[in-house]
Amino acid sequence: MIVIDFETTGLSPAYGDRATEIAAVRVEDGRIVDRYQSLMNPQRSIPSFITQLTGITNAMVRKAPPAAQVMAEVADFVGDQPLVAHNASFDSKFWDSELNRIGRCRQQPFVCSMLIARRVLPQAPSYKLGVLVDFAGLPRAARAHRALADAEMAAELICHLQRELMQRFQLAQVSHDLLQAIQRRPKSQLDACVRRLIAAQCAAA
DNA sequence: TGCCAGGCCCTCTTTAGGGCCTT
Repeated sequence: MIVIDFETTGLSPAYGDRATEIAAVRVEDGRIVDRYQSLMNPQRSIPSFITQLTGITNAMVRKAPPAAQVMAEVADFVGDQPLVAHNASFDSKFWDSELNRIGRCRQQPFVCSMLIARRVLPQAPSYKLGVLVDFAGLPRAARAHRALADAEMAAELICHLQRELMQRFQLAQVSHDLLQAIQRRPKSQLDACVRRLIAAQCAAA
């Protein structure tokens, strides 16, 4: 699976916001095995408070490759692998919007590491990416709010959540399909839901 | 330049409201 993270000019592509940076990390067997990262030219200005948050300036993206070129490259890097993002409702909007601009569309589903964390780590003090990484004792990336650092932290988090589920339910692996199936189930039904899904998979095998 | 969203989830709820999370 591939974990992605966007930096953008704002919160909503429907209101004209564009991506300024994307990172994608490939995860296999619980570890990061490959990375893609690039700034991109959004063809609009970045608000100052976004620059304060991310460190990405108008001068940086002015020199960056066009969004169309970057999105074509990252879409090829991702291929048909299933996707993960932290608060995926945000990244999926920009992924779909930027892909549509180059005449491509997403085929695969997203899993949201925030929704999974809410179910697997109900005792966490908050579900911000950095807080969850600290709470789980995972390595903290050097520069938060840059795409590659955040994608790597989200990748470490989803691997941790998979390990937690493997341990809790004595599983050899936790697939993207299983994560997708449980991410919107009520917390109170998590145990019963996972056991039912595992039984169904065993019966089908 | 600064504004813009929207789905999830809890509760003093369900004929609703508001905080969280992403940039």
